[in-house]
Parts: sequence; structure tokens; C-alpha cells
Amino acid sequence: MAKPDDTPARIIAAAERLFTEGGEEATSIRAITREAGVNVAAVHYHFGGRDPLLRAVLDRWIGPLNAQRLRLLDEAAIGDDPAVEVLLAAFLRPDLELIAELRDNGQVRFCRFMGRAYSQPGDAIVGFMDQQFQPIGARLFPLLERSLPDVAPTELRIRMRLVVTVVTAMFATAPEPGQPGPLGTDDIDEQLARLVAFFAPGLAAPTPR
Amino acid sequence: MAKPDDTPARIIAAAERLFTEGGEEATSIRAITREAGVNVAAVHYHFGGRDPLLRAVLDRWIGPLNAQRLRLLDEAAIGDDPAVEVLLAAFLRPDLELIAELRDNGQVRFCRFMGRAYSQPGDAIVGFMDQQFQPIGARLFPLLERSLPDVAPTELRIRMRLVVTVVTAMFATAPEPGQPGPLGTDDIDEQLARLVAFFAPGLAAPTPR
DNA sequence: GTCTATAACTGGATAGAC
DNA sequence: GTCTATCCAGTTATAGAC
Repeated sequence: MAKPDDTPARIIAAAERLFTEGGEEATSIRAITREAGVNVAAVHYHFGGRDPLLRAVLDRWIGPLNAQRLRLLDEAAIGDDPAVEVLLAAFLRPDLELIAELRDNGQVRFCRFMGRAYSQPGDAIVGFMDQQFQPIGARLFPLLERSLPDVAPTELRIRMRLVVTVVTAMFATAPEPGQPGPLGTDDIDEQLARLVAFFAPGLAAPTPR
Repeated sequence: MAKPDDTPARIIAAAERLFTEGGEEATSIRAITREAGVNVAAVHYHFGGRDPLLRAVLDRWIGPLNAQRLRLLDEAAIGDDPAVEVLLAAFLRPDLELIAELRDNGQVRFCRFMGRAYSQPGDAIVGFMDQQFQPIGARLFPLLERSLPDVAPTELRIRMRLVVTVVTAMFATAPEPGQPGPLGTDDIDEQLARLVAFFAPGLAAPTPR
């Protein structure tokens, strides 16, 4: 096992802090290594450069997030033909939980950084987020299509993108602890109920025209 | 009529360019006046400072946008009890038209700037966007409430905020001309049909619990 | 090596002459 | 309406004391 303060961990921690504070392009590899107290070359050795490092910082949170999403989708798929509501809840719950966790950890600003990374990806991460999403889509869309045979698969993908847009914005605009969130409650089950009640009928609506 | 190259217009134009390029906080009043070829004090004389200038830059587009929104809502309200679908279309059409106009004008980057200004407002504009939205809400919500008497007014406001979130993201992530948009078509009526088909059922869904 | 005081610079705002 | 000169706040750099 790696020690909690070995070089890669120190670099990741420093990078997370600096990316959060200064934004993506304002943060140099030199500032990161200075903050971490390691040599500039260490970033290249352990991560392969600045851009892969940024991806690693994001993946440290998004990896587990998507792993949990897959777990919940698998659970939902045990019963045959899970309803849209169930699939949607499995899809959204990990996001709501992560936002709450980051807020309670005093990492609201990093939470917002992740939201921006998704909605306005720079050159370093454009494509990376879609790549992360790919296995989720591969699991989710067949289940959705089976549950909603009357909606065109293309339409379903467009609609799910709108759902993702909203979740992304919830990361990007996460409120400070104590401030009210966009869903008017801190209770994750209530948040989930609101989102599912709102999105499920739209997903199931007949394809227009 | 003011000449197209009078001082306020020169300042607005320069500010729009620089805010678009460098972002909000990276753009100084001095850089703007240099670019516009006018004196530093002119900004204060005509606009009252840097922050009011930024608001003026945004308002130049958002003002007409919301004016058209009000017009369309008024039209929709002529028939008694307009359906949610009609209200939603009146609400959303001006946004889609503005995005298309800016794209065709080569102002995609400014379009994105407007989206960011709404979703991640800095100190200079926080509150301003809500203030702009206020008369729209005052017109829209009573109509919506009459059309959807079974949905709690609070819930309706939360749901409309989700709708606005999506529209905002469409500004913030507007594609270059030629690139496909998130709704898979350049035809505004089709875009509108997609959004209305997706959002209307969710707005009308019974309040959860 | 650490700390503090001061200088230099940047950016916003305002007064007053023209 | 325009301009110069100036003020004020915040930031960064540096020198010199300890």
C-alpha cells in the first residue's frame, strides 16, 4: 500500500487545491510542484504531464461516482424491466450524495470546479468526461429503451443529455453549507423525489411530430 | 438618434469584445478605454463605473430578449387559460432565437459569456440577472399556476428553475456554426418542439409525496 | 531564515478645469 | 462631454532589522 503522503498523493492534493482556487488554465505545473514540495519532473514521471494530472484529479472523485452509479444500475436491473423512475433514481443518487459530501467537507469550491470541468471543458479534459460517461451510457440506455419502447433511442439520448446538464449545473452552482440548494431541501431522498418526478414524465413523453 | 460611433457605443463595443475574450474579472476598465480610444473617466461618466458597464453590456442583449418574452407571453395569454405547452414555447423561443442569431453573427464566444454570466455570476452581476428575470416571472407564474392548479406554486418555481438551468447551459455551451447543437437540429421550431415535449409533462407532474 | 516596513504597480473612482 | 490629476485600496517585490 502507498503511504498517504507519498509523492503522487502529495501532487494530487496540491493540484486539487490549486485547480480549485485558480481555475484550470491559471494553474501552472510549477505552482503545483512548489505547493506539493516535490520536483517538477515528478509530475511527468507519475502522471505524464499537466493534462493527465488534471484528469487524475477529476478521476479521483468521478471514478468512484461512476462506479457507484453502475452498482445502483445493476441493482435496479435485477428486477426485470425496472421503471424509468427507478433507473433515474439510480442514475442521479450518486451525484446528489457526492455534492452533499463535498459540501459537508468544505469542498464546495472544488465541487463547482468539477461542474465547470464538465460543462465547459478545456482542451485538457474535453472528451475525457464523455469517455468516463461511456460505460454508464452503455448500461443505462438499453434499460431505458426497454422501459420506454415508444420513445426513439435518439430522442432518449438527447433527453438524458438535458438531465445531465441539470446535474452538472448543480455541481457548478453548489451552495455554501447553510445556503439553500436549488431543490429547496438538504434531504437527498427529497431532492431525488423532486428530480425524478420532474424528469421521468419528460423522458417518457412520446417523440414529438 | 445616437451616432453608431459615439462614445457610449464605442465603450460598449470594446467592453463586449474584451469581456468575451478575457472573461469578467480579467478585463480592466483601463484596457476597455484603451481599446475604445476614449478616456478612463468616460466610463464613469456614461455608465457609472465598471460593474454598471458590465451590466449594460449584458442588458443590451438581455433587455430585448426579455421584452420579446413578455410580448410572446402576452400573446399567449389572449386566449384564456393557455396550455403549459404554449406558455413554455413563448418562454423559450426568444432564447433559441438569440442563440441562433449570435451564432450566425460569429458571436458564439459572447453567447457563452452570457451563459456563464448567468450560471456563475460574479459580484458585479449577482442579483442583476434575477432582477431582469423578475417581471418575466411575475407574468409567467400566475398563468402557469392557473394552467396547473394541482401543482404547488413552490414546486412550480423549483421546476422552472431547472428549465432555466438548461437554457442557460445552452448559452454557455453554444456550438460553433456548423457544429451540432445539443438538440440535434438547427431548426428553431424543432428545437422548441423537443424542449416543450420534454419539459411540459414534468412541469405538470403531481407534486411528489 | 524569518519578519516587517516600505516601495512599486495596478485598477477603480472622483473632482475640477476646460 | 472630455480630460488631467489625484486619491484610495489591494497586490507583489524588496530591503533591512532581528
